[in-house]
Amino acid sequence: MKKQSIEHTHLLILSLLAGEDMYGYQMITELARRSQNVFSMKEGTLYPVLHGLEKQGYVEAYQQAAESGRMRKYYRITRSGRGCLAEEKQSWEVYEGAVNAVLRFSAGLA
Amino acid sequence: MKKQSIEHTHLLILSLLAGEDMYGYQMITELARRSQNVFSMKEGTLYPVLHGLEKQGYVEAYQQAAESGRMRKYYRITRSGRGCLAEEKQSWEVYEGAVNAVLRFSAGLA
DNA sequence: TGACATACATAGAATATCTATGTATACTAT
DNA sequence: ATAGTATACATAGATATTCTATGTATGTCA
Repeated sequence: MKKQSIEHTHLLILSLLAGEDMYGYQMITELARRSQNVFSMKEGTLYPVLHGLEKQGYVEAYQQAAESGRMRKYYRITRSGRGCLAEEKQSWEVYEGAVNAVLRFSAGLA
Repeated sequence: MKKQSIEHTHLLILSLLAGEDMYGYQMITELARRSQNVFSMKEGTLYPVLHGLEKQGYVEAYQQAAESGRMRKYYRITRSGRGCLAEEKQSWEVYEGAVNAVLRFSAGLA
């Protein structure tokens, strides 16, 4: 009925990369795991965003072979990416606080 | 740079109306006030959403004159609107928890 | 009476995310 | 060996959401 959207995609991706370098597919599975399946980001969302982050200099890509021999494209967060993450985190907290303030207000009246 | 979007518009509007009947313009100012200016919903966002909520039967509109004599269009939340609000609230909590879980995870590693 | 805030409304642009699709590799079970 | 499935990256086009811009009209105050 209503889509469960991820509008803070940048925040989530940068947050994942702040912990360790990851490749695209891994980000999708990790995000699902860490959110207990609340988030199921699609490839069609992730890859364009990832390329955008790279163009902005927030992440850097490098190729590396898995043990299987298969090539994977890993992403690493940059210094400026960490700055962006800090900002996004802050703005998430502001947003979260604002929603909860509105909810509490009505609850208080009910 | 990046828009501070309100994607949980339904939740916020229904939440306002759960406290008291309101007219459109009032919702905008109240939302700003209660969120300490984090939210500044635009008319172009509000009115279409309001009409949609009405069509879905979640709110009902009625005309009423202000003391000034001016006509205003008030909205009242319906029974099914309260049901919708409860669902939206729940899904906001799930979403909020999931974002924070992802953030905490990375913070724990840093 | 002119400026400004209030009040409702819609069209069109911009943005974000999803669906669908394509390609290719590695693993697993028959 | 080979068919099916999971992995892995990618893009085009559709859909959804919100904003910008604009229009109309009323009430208030200097």
